[in-house]
Amino acid sequence: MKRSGAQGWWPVYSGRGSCPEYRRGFYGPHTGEEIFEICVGAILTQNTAWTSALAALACLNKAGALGPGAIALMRPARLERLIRPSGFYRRKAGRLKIFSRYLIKKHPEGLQKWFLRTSAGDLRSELLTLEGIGPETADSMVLYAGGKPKFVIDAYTARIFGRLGLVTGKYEEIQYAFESALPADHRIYNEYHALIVAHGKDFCRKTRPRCAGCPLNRLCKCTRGTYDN
DNA sequence: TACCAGGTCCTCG
DNA sequence: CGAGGACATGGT
Repeated sequence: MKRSGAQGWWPVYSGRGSCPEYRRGFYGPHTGEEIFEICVGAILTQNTAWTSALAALACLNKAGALGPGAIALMRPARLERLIRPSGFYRRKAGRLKIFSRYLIKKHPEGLQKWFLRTSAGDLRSELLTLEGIGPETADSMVLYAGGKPKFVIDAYTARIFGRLGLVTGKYEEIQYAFESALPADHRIYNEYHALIVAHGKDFCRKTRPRCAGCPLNRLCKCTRGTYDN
């Protein structure tokens, strides 16, 4: 996958950034505003194409609603309308409100201080207590927003490594396999996961994967032309 | 036209 | 627990 190069994942509107730039090669530390935006993006992109989540993020930004106070106070109908392009908008609006209210109530010192002084494992556990934040969303927040070493497992990861015949199991089992095999460095986890996503989109697609052009073809259990058409 | 997208929660057997 | 369904818009 060397051809893919550095990915430096997670674009940001707020804070020091002003455009949805990918800012390749920047791994934090992030400002409080950036952390909040990344957390919101993590919720908006649940089972949704990133471009759709980005459209919703742009609407929030344009409305000046990219902060916990604004989201916590906003009328549900208005919040739903703003994030509509991301899909599942009623659910996600509720989740954004829960997250924002929790921040204000439980961490008035601010996201940045909270994330900075909390370990990856403790942060994950606390985030998981919130309704609407599951393992992948929590880990995305920990890794991308907090810059802490938690390996994110998503549909691409499970599919690619399952087909390769290298890793199977439930979320935490797959995660453990990666975290045991790699240095506990958030920059490495960031790049590795970004490469997995790129590979999943380009080759290891859910249906009709492009096995013929896949660089991992020879290593893969399910190649043999099985998925080629 | 169908199918899918970097999930999560709820219900049922 | 594990499978199955609901949630919803936008892109190919």
